Amino acid sequence: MPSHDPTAFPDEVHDHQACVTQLLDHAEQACAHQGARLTEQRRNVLKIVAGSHVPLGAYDILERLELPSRRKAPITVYRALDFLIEQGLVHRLVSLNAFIACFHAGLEHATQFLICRECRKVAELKSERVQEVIAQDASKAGFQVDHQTVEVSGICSSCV
Amino acid sequence: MPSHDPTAFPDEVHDHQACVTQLLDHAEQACAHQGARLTEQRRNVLKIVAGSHVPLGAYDILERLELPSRRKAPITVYRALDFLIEQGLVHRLVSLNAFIACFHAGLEHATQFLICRECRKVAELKSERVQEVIAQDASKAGFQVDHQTVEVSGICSSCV
DNA sequence: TCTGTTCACGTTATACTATAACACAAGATT
DNA sequence: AATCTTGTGTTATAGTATAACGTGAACAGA
Repeated sequence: MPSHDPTAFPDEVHDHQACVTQLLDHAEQACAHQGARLTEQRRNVLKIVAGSHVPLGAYDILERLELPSRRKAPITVYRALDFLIEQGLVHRLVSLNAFIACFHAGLEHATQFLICRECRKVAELKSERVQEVIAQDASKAGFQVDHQTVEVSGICSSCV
Repeated sequence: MPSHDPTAFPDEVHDHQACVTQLLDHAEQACAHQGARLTEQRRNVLKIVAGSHVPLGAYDILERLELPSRRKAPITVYRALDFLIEQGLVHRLVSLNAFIACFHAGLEHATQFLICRECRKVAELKSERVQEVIAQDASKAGFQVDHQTVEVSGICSSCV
């Protein structure tokens, strides 16, 4: 997995292509291990999402998916995204209607997203403490937590 | 403000009409106090949103806004919602693309939403602890929090 | 009171996000 | 090979949200 600290925002300069390659390799293995088929199309979508430092909308992905000719239908992208999300390789940001690759796939983790309003980059804050406190306080209200959506906007250290 | 415990899910039986009336009264005063104009249209949208125990989409609100004749344009609803959200009278749930009235408007509060996947009702968990833990852990990652979106789905005490 | 400005709303059009339904082909299973 | 499941293409449509422009009402200051 990538060499930069995964909880922090990526360095201005780092070999992102290497990150992408690593991620793709990991995805390949993880899918093989799970008996899931990482097809050409799915791989391409993952590559596009992983290649971007900022979350991409489905139609952004669609645009990058091919030469200006031969435009595919949006559902193609959504289908690939569904698969990738199921495999834990991509996350959906509901507050942005956008998608971002997960650079810590495989490690089961609580996830909260930190979204910089300046540079638009997103980091994953994998705080078990946040997850637990939410579950605890919800529980006090008699609520059993199934899934947490935590998306925090603000300003990252590079943009202060 | 309403008589039921605001952090819990509403009772099966409670005089919701009274809640709505109280909310409307409060809104009236709060807007007057702020020099904000709670027009007929905005009041109607608020009444509709407040009258529902489950979050409503903008187009749901639009449908209820008037007699089957004379359909207004969606932007009418969105404009009213923008105003109401700005006044803290309504919240938007990004994970549902839907809107819900705030029954504790006026009290400045951290808000996390508990969304029951069974009955679809939503409660506000006003946990300062959650807010603080998120801010703290984000801060450790060098991130200054501006706004938190916390939407938790699961099952409420009535639906267990 | 007049006048200029801001604000709320109507109207039309359009952008953006996501899924349904059905056909066919590729791969896996027997 | 026959069958079954899964992935993809294709077309159409549903669902969510905003842009742009015009009009009239409300308000502020001269």
